[in-house]
Amino acid sequence: METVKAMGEKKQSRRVSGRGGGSATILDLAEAAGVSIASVSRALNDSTKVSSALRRRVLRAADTLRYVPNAAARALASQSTYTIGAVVPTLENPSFAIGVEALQKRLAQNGYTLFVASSNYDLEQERRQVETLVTRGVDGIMLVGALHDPGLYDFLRQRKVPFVNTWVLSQDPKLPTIGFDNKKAAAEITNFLLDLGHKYFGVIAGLTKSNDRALERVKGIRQALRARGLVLTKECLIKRPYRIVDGQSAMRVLMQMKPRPSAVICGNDILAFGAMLECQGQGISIPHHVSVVGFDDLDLASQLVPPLTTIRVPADEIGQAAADYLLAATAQDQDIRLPEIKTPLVVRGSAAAPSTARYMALAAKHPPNSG
Amino acid sequence: METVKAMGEKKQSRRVSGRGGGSATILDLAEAAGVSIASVSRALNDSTKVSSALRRRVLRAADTLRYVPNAAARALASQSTYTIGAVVPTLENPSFAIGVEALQKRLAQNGYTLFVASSNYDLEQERRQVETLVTRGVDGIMLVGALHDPGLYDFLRQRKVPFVNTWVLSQDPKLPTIGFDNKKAAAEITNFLLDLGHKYFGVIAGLTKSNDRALERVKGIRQALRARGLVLTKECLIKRPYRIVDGQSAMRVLMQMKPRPSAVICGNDILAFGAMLECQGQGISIPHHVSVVGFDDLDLASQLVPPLTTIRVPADEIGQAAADYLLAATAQDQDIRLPEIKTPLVVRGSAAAPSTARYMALAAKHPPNSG
DNA sequence: TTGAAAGCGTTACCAG
DNA sequence: CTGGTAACGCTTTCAA
Repeated sequence: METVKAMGEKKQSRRVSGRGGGSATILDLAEAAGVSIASVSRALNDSTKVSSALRRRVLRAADTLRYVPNAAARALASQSTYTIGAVVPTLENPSFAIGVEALQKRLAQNGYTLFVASSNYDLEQERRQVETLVTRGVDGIMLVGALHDPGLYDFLRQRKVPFVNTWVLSQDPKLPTIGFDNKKAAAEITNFLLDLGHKYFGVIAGLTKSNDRALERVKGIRQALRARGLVLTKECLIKRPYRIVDGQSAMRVLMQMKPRPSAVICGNDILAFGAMLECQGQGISIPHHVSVVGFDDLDLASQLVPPLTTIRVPADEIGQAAADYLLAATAQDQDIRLPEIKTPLVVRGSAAAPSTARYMALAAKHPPNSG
Repeated sequence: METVKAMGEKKQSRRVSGRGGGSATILDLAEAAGVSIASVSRALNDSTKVSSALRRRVLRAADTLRYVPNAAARALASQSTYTIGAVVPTLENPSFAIGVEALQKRLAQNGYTLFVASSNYDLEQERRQVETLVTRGVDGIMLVGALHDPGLYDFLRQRKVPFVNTWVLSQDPKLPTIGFDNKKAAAEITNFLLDLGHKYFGVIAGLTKSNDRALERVKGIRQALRARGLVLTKECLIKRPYRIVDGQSAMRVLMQMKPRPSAVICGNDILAFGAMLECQGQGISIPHHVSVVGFDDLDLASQLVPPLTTIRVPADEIGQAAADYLLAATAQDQDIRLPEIKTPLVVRGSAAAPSTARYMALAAKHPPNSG
């Protein structure tokens, strides 16, 4: 008896000092509304199974006391944080920025808050960020690509944290992915150039280390060429970071080759933009002298002169679908749909059939190939 | 005695079922290492004031049990979450994406995790996002601009949550800001054009509703013009969303005016890019027929043809400085430095003196003004 | 429909 | 340097 009473007093003393530095808690509301904290909790959440009179009182109290719930406490008690984490290579790539933006928007609509971290295209940093997010108790994680640190998948599975790979399509059906087949899309745009009659190709790819999207795109190009009996030689494949200037310098190299490629395939629109600028600077006309194509369809692409032929990657759709997937996974939803993300070829003015005269001359000297 | 024993048993029984779905806790480590949970906590945090032998044991246990701390519990007990929140208008604007990227990077280096939310340039959404972040218990918040919902400042101050406004410089010295004087910078680039001899101006501004950066820029332009006796008329000031196509359409309108502006000032590089494209499409030569300048100095700017004269806004510096400020504020640091963010005028080829012949002709017909 | 009370996993204070 | 234990603010049975 003694003990019980002591406990009671202690609680009260805590409350007295409560308003010192902190803010109103559920306990304050309970007192103000003259109900138990259990009821307050219920009134604040399941507005059902609580008399509307009680709910009204509690809500009024919450309003006057300027009550702000404490997510940490809620998380601790309910074992669910209502947060999602996203780890992208970098937000400086507009595609990922747009994807994250869409993800956030959708999550916010559902009461979830988003943690964002970037990996700088480094698998170990990515794994560390994921560990941090798991420590934070996120209910789900969005990743980019399917190539991760060896320990990552185990870690996530062991901790039972739902996740989804994006910007790729999984070979392994057990891995949930929201994305598209980079290899296939790259092959498609390559075939488009092939069908136009091109036989001499140059490729400006993104860095393929730790980047399966870039790697798959190169594979797709190589495969499409091979199917037509062409080989992508080392000299014709230039890998560069995601920057305009790198597209320029790579194009410079390509345009000095003999024979000079009649078509240049870029791993993304930024590199393509650089490539186009280089041509403009050198007085090389696109698509008359050389065709250039990109990948992503950034806003920029349709505005360039000539407008860029590219593959459209709907980053916003990906982010949104990732949100939907993660939300469903968190809700223990059974059969979750993984929507198909379409990446259509967008034909614009930067690519055309090679000039016949030039090809005749070339063919006389060099066997048609890609390098 | 009885009671104590019962408690002990209860704890054990909990542990037995512990490994069912959840994960190792501090309690598991304590048992595995044969020490108290208090010591485990200390070993995990202040590596000092714990014998190295004990620390080693705990760390080994943590490793074998694959222990992952629970941030919610830590936050609840320590009253500090080690999280920071950022609310930006949208990540689709590369400036903000870059700023957030830098912020995140710096925070991660210091063990902080970042929540990101966007306001869509809407003050009420911004306030709601801030409320959510405060619910999450963030230790600090980065905001963009100094114009916020009326209740926002009160709310933040009352809850004692450190925050910092960015991309602006505060009129009010009590508001911490990491940024620059938009008005002054806009005036500077306007003066540059004025000094070149321009007398007929067109302005393509960003939307100024709920956007003090855009508004200040317009004010700066207007003020600089007025100082030279020129007036910015309604017709010469076109406000548009942040999109290339809007820059184009605005430029179209401007180029049909009589007299036609010899200089067009854009509120940001994206609009400037659109404006330049429109000229290119119409065969209007930049800077020969018209000068165009922007604001932000995106990567793009220096690569355009001609390269864009603009104001450099170092978004990465801003993000980084915001992180430093917030970290210091969280640490109750007293005199925190708010670094000066320099926004130099970057002179490139898109602006030049107006062609003399044209001005003579114009001056004969119209009084020099800006509309 | 409501209240009491047992946690949720850590931290931090207080003894020893 | 180490251990015991009371919070931290909320959710969630379990009874009433």
